[in-house]
Amino acid sequence: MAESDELLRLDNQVCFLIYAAANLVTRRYRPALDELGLSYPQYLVMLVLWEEAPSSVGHLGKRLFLDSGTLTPLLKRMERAELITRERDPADERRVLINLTEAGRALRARAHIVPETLARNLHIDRDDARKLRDMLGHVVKTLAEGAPP
Amino acid sequence: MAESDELLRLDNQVCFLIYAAANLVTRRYRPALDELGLSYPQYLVMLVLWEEAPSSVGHLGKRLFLDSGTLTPLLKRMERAELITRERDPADERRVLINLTEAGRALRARAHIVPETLARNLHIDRDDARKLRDMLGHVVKTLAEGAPP
DNA sequence: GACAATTATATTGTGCGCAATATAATTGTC
DNA sequence: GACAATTATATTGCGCACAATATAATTGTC
Repeated sequence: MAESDELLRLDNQVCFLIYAAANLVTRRYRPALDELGLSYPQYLVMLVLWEEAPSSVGHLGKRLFLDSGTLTPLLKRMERAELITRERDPADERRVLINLTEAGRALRARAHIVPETLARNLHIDRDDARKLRDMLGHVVKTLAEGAPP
Repeated sequence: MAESDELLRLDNQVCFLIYAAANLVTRRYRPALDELGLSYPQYLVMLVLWEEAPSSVGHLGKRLFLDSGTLTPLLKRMERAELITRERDPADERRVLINLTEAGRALRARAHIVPETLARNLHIDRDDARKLRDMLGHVVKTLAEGAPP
């Protein structure tokens, strides 16, 4: 019983730390992202698009674990900022393809400052960062795959 | 240059995994929390209050890494739900003391189902959970302490 | 004991995050 | 080729999260 109790406490602690870390990370990213005119979720969308453009809304959602309820208004704001374009896929009119504008592509050249400034703040060595990434990757995979019972 | 490009890859970013894990954890908690009539941040407030009531708004903010802009409306909703009370501290009228109602205290008896349902989903052994907790604790501490440059 | 500086909370406005629902296009089945 | 089921995105409504700002109480200093 002590064993299962400890596991429960651990889970609670881990989940709270994930929640707190997410808020704190977003706060830390803000100054650097402000200079690019991006929010943190918008920055994540740009990271996907710099790798894979065009992407459908659904593809962005799969990569970022977000649904259309979050992405649609976010993408419309990015469209108003002229970073991306949104157009229906002619081959499948249900889909909306997100593409980069010239300004959106150009932003990449200035984006390297973002991970750099944060890395300076995190004070974590490469080994620990890799371990943390792997453990979080496992947690994310588990949570994302697990079907709602 | 390859190194800077590497940093802009989504898959390499610990911060993205923290962000994704936080969203996924909140989603996982929701069904169990719905039965208690709580959101995840409200549940965190209750966890603090079950340990330390009354607590000032500022104390809750320090424990949860949130400010009054987030907490004030959240606490007002919890007050409307009759889980807590809010009253000015007579000894220092700037402070607002948050206390549990009878219903708020009683909710604790049903709250154990929350970490239990999540633990079944996380699939992580005790050693890894401890390691993850310690690494995240270090990240949170660093991010919370670091002064804005 | 005036009064400037500090501290604690509240307010405003913007942008997520998501459940629930709606709409339209496509696919599968007969 | 009708049409039910599925898929992709959009909409609505609510609750955070936070920067910027405001207000009121307290503390420190002279």
